[in-house]
Amino acid sequence: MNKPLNAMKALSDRNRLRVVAALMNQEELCACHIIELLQVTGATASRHMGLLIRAGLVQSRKNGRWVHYRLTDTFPAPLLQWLETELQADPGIKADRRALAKIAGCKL
Amino acid sequence: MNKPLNAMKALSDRNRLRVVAALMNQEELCACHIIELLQVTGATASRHMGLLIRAGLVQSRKNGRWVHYRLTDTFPAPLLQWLETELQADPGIKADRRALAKIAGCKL
DNA sequence: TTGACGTTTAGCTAAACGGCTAAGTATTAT
DNA sequence: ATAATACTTAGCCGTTTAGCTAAACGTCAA
Repeated sequence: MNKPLNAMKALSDRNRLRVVAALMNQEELCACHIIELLQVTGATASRHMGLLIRAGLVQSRKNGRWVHYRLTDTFPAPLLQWLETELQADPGIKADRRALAKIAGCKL
Repeated sequence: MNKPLNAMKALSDRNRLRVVAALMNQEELCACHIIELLQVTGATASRHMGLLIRAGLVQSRKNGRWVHYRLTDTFPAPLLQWLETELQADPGIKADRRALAKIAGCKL
């Protein structure tokens, strides 16, 4: 029962849900994007992403000094589908999308 | 974003996941069944069920002194489907099913 | 090689959470 | 009416968690 439990724990935080929602629209996000989006320190963002990774929901790719995150291809499809329908119209998530569009971010 | 967030929070606890899994096979469970299954005090079981109810995942029906719980008909279907596939084969959940079969429970 | 930059790890604090006991509410049985 | 039963609420306690700062790590530029 640990796999679904860890997935649920990973998704039971507002900021982590925001990141997942962002990754549903963005394919890939650099750590600095996430820091900017959530308005938290790098350390905090790193811990959140580590949790999502350990839950198997997100994978990271290191490119030079930068780390890029994306949803894993094993992200449970029903879960993804449900989150999409629930979050697509959410005002907070829509605001995040607008914010992300404005974040120039690590060219690389 | 509160609806999915609260659902995730409600499902991010091992004992609450166990109850939901049980309700996927059982239609309805009395509070005393849940107490027996989880091996916790009535107070603890009650708080867990209250959380699931407030998240909109479970509804309760009072019959005399007894309270019966069931999944709501608005329980997000993709979520339910995913949990079913994940939990069906889980050893802990299977043990719970065997345990529940042995629990005679409030005849009523 | 040295320094700067992006990210992670370690360690702290405050808040949230899961468990308990005890007290309260509601309903049935005597 | 009184007592017993089934559950909920309130309050306490130890653990976990999300945030921070500071230090470490790894990579690129000078």
